[in-house]
Amino acid sequence: MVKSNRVDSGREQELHRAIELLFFSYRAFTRGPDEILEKRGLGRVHHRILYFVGRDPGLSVNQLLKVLQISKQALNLPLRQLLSMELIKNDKSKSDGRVRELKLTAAGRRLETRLTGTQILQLESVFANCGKKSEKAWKQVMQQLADD
Amino acid sequence: MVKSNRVDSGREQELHRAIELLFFSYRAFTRGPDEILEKRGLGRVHHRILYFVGRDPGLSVNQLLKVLQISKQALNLPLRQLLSMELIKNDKSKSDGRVRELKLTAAGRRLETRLTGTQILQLESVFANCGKKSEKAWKQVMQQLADD
DNA sequence: CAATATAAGTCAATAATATTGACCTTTTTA
DNA sequence: TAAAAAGGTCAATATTATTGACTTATATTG
Repeated sequence: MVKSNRVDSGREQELHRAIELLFFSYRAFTRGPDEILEKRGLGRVHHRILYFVGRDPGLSVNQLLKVLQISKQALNLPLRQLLSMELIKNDKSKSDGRVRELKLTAAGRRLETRLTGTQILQLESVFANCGKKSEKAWKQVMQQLADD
Repeated sequence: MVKSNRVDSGREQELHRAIELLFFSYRAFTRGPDEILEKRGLGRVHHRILYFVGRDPGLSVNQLLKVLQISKQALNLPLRQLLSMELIKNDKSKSDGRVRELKLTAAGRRLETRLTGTQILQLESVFANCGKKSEKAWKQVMQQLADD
């Protein structure tokens, strides 16, 4: 048996390193928001709702479900909490009365900005260090990964 | 108020895109293993245990806890399950009788290879498409993110 | 118009998971 | 020998997710 046949070849090692980078960087990336959320008794789902509603104001509950890929029942509680905390509002759509248009309230926008802000800072810092070219390459890789 | 003062400047947009890339790519990256695990009634924690034990055979329970950053009680059940399914063994260390050395069994190695294999394939494909330089840049960015 | 479909919201039962805190045994080290 | 460390477990509680059923309001279609 030769080197190239070993259990963990050089290339395997590099790919394992990539797997671990994804694991550890994702954890580091969610830590900031998680800590802020915890103080308010909220979780990661709440952040995701706030984030996507903030990015796409007026989106419907169904659209949100598709983005988050969770069940209606799994969305129900956290969404109701955000509504009752008045971080989100859900007004009837004028063009289709069945649809609710989800939007951030002023307080919701403030919280969302604070949560996502920690991630923006992380990315700004890393990209500033690595340069535009690396940023672009990183995005290409991530886009392909996301496309599956 | 000028362009550069708008709510979502060009740079903000680029950073938001990066945030979403992380979210969607991480989800795509865990989907493969998750599907295989589900059929056996296992979850992501089981994969993480199998992965890190596979990468570092003989590591102790405490070391595993540090890597995973979960509580002893949160590890207890999934680890016991893996032991009773004989996917992992925990033999007494010869140098320190208090310590258990965690290792994969043959069956454990087979499952771990299958789980992680889907991720290896994803990464191989993406890196092959993007080229060595992009791979290196991606790793630099991820390493800095992970370092926090 | 009547039948059907869609969007949203809710409830109940169940299951899975995590968390806190206490407690125990074995083994090592001071 | 006393204290500390590693591992393991239990119970109580809380949170979260999942399945499935059901309701209301509105829109669409035959």
